[in-house]
Amino acid sequence: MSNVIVTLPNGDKKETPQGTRIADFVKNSIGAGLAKAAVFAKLNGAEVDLSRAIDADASLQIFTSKNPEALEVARHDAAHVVADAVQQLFPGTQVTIGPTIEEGFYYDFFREKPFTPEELEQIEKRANEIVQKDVAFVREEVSPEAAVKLFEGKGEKFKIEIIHDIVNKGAKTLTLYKHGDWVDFCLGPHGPSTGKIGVIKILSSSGAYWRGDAKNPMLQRIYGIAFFDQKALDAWSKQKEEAAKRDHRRLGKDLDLFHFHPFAPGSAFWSPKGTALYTTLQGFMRKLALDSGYVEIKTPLLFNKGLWEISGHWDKYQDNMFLVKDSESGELTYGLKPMNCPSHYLYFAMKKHSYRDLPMRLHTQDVLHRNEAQGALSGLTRVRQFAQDDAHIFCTEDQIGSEVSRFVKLLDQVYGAFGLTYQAKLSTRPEKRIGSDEFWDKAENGLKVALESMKVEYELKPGDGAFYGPKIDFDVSDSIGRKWQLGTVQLDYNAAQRFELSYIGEDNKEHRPVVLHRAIYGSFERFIAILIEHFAGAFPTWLAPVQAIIVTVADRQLEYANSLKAKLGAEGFRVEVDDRGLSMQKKIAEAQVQKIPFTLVIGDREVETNAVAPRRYGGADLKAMPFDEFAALFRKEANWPTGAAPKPA
RNA sequence: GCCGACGUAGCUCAGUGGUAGAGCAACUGAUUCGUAAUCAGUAGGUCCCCGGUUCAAGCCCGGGCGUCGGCUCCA
Repeated sequence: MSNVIVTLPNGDKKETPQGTRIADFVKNSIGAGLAKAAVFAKLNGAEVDLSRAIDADASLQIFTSKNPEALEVARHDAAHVVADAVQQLFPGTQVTIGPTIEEGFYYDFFREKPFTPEELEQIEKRANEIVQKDVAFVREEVSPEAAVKLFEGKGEKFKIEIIHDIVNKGAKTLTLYKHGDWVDFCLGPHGPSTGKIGVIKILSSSGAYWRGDAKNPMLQRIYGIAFFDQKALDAWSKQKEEAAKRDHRRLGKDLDLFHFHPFAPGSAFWSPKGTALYTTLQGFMRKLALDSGYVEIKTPLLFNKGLWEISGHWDKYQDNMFLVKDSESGELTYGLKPMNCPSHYLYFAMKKHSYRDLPMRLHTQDVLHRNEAQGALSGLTRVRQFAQDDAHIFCTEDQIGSEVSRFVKLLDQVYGAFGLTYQAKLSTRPEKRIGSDEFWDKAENGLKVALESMKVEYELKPGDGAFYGPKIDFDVSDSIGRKWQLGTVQLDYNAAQRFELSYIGEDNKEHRPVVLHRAIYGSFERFIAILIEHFAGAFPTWLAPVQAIIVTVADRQLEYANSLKAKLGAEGFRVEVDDRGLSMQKKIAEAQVQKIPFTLVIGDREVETNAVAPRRYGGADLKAMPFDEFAALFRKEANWPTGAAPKPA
């Protein structure tokens, strides 16, 4: 048998007999240490098991528990182990699919009864026993017929359905993975044995429709996660706890920002503090938008269905709309607006426009209602009543590029003010679309140039645009690394036709404007939820509902304290005096719990010298200083990042 | 909407069929204090709602409402 040449990532070339298994090659030609740590490999870039033979000259890359890719493989291994455990404990349960997901894995089972928490504990225990036994994973290639026969024998109807689907797509051979007696039909790759997994934790269970379709049977999904060792699991659990402490629903209560009532599910009550936050964000956005050439308008909340028929909402979106009865006819004649776009189109069409009016940038922060499914509601992130920092830009095709640039600049400024970083995704023309290629060229190019001129890195998503135009979505990363899709700018070639919008061009003829939909916060509600979690409730001074609280050592300093409050209050700052009959220490403690940026301690010394003794949230004790000195320092942080004084909406 | 878990004082939570509890918050009184929690006392609940089982229900059963975790990131 001849030798083949294996090229390693560092460029080294090694010879080995043709047909050598990767595991053996690593052990003999590289080192026993790596062989022991290896989880899977890439052979010529394709993910494979270590048991795979090297049949020809190839490049080889070994992945160990140090590589994130290996952890994903181990979690896929864990999904198999969990399925094995379930079928051991609950014979008759059918398996379906068990992929890895962003955080862990799941496995869907078909079974009449949902898993109880006790059963999940048993499953976790059994799964970890299988890990301890360190059973080897064995890969096998079989014909579709053999695979069907195998799973028919086991009564695995869902597996057979999957096999048929795959065969219909042209697959000739299928792969099976066995560990011990348990076998699953699976692409792989898998690690060498169950022992590599380390530790499996079952997280939760829930119902999930087969193939995500409510018409299909309901499956029982088990979520889990796996790590190479207990230490990594503990670290992950701890991180989870930390994230839970930031939960905006938790902090919303603790900091008294907002509340919900069963009579208004999905619609928040905002406390004075929450309202301060809300209106600050509104005012900030308003200021920046106006500075960027927008005009603000308000439009009706309630519209006759005639509008929704034109916009298409009556056909396509009615289930998500709140309809209102006309008390005279008894008919559901009206609908609460779920979006601002149609009313902006109506507004645009109310006057005849010249090309000189363009671009026209309409900004609106009106309240919107969407009837979200009961089970979809969640804190402030998924609500039925909310407001967007919405705007529509009406422009000519030639203005697309400069308008998108202007928007990206604004967006950059806004996210920067909150210390949020972002990534852009550009979605281009799909196969089914309207509009000429010329339009799409101009539109996509406008988006691209805008991103490039702003030096924004972006991911290209070819074919992912809407049928009526391309778009850019912006994912922001918060302080603990989570990603949220927030901003968007979407070109719309369709709206102007539907609503017969036009302007008179230089040529004295009618033209259709292009519409850009765009938002930066997305919705105020969801954005506030994200900010609460991003800052863990400790808002920067300019945003904080209470920016400074004054604590006196004794009641005799209250008069002076109130005079300071009045001075700062007159400048638009949110300052309070804690005049309750509590000890100074207690008041300071509470100010910390409430995460108020500045606590100003006032004793006889400060009164005598017209000073304050400020303390920052977190405990940094600034030395006593003249009030004017403090005020200058405070203004810098308490003013909006634009430098403007805080004059909320 | 569907599956599951949960719903007890303003908040966080104990309470597995036999007289509804704690801590914090609130209120009253005393204390006026120099940078993270002064002391004592008082009050506070239709145990989410409706119905059922039982001598007896916060607890068991059924229905409703709400909250939470999920409901195609490809074998």
